[in-house]
Amino acid sequence: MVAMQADDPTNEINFCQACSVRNRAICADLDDQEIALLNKIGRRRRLALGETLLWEGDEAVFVANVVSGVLKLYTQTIDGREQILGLAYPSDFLGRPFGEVSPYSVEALSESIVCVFQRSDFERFAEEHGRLEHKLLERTLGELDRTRRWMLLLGRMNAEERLATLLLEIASRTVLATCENTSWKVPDEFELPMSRQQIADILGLTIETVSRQFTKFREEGVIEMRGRRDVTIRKRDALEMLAA
Amino acid sequence: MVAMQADDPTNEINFCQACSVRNRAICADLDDQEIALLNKIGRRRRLALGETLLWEGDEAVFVANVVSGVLKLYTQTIDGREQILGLAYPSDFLGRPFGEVSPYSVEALSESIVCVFQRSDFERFAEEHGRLEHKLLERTLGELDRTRRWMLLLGRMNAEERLATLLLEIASRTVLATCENTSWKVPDEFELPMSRQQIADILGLTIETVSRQFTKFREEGVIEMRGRRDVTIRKRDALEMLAA
DNA sequence: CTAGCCGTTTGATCTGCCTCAAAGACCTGA
DNA sequence: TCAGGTCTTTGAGGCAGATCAAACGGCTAG
Repeated sequence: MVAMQADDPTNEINFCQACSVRNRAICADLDDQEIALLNKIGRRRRLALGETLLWEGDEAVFVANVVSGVLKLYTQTIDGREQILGLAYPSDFLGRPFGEVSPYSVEALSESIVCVFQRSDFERFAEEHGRLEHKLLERTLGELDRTRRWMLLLGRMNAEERLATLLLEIASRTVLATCENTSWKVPDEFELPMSRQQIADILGLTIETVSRQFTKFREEGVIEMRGRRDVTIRKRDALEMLAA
Repeated sequence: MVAMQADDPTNEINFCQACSVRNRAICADLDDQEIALLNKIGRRRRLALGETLLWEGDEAVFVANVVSGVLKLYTQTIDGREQILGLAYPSDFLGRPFGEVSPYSVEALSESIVCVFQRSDFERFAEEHGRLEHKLLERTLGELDRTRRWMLLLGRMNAEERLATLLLEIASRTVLATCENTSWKVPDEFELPMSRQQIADILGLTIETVSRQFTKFREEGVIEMRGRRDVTIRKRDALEMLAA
């Protein structure tokens, strides 16, 4: 996907220096010396589609940065109902520092590369390097805002509004994950990184309801689809009206 | 409520020293000198029931710690549907540091006392005092966990499960807010700090559905009520079964 | 090319919660 | 004590989305 990952990226000696999310992840503010230290305690790991990185309830042994790919954070009820809590894109942070158990499971929605740290190593490093901790704080605050916005969706929106919101969210997240510089605009064409069932689990709906909403948006000319996952937004206004 | 607040608490000269949440709020790890500094940039403010502290979308000019009372964080759709995003109890932190606008509104559910800081003052202090920032990070991570758990409720639980979860949550939060030491157990008797409509706005339901669930729990002997807000849990097992 | 599988779409029916309506309970002030 | 307001409960009916069921379409292996 990215040139510098052409060879096996998990075997790079000093992978931080050439990291594609170097300027956007929580390590962004670190100087070369700090990066070198961080490089020593971390390692890269490649995840296959569907592979699980963290299990809900397990001891929280490590944390990670997403380098490439998309992952889902999710939780389940005893009887198997699933709710996706969020998506993690490149530069996003995963795991629960300063906590005993992982409050959610993490599974790769596509082949992904993550940069993994032992939680204890990471915590020690963070406490010694205020800038990293500060970045992590900012990121966590942002994630909390995003999560709370999702509560309005789950608590008060109907199916149509929910799907409209998700499509816009994925469009904007996709570009942020793809482009390094800031001279982009949100694209109207993108690929859904998940199945219909997973979309249902994000939106708190059933797969049938999600499918019907897609059909409705297609019939109304709001979106256009080539295949099951390639979406083109044709009437952004209409979606924004619904999502508001 | 607490002895040291008998006089007007907003006029104390050095209120931090005698603060009832001194050991639980994010200021817990600060030494006397740091507390004295913090004391200078903060001030106490009393909020009447129903009074608004922060408005969603407004410039985020200040942050605060809750000293006493209960407040709600909420957001609304354009057409007025409301979703409560969380409750803030004594020692909880409010506001959006390192952000431009407040992502939610905050309103007092009871008469409350908060400890308010100009956001810029607070941020400067935080950046100079890593321990405060660390405490804030831990608290934010905890709040994110709590919020995500609520997503499972909003996305996948039915009305009965939602109310059971809320009752247990309020019971456990009430005690944490009330007692200073750790020699407590979660009480089965407590007062709801909000109206039926507000419960509906927390649970993503209508007031009628909430009322019917209360009636059902009462008829089943799961809870007992004296008046509209005094709840006694009679069959904790049953509630825990539903909430799981 | 074909069979079989899996994810998706479509259809029919059901139901939990919402909506609308009205009665009842509690609270406050006169 | 009573009047009037507000909040809550109860009832009746409707509907959005769930559930159950079957057909469809794209992909892969043989």
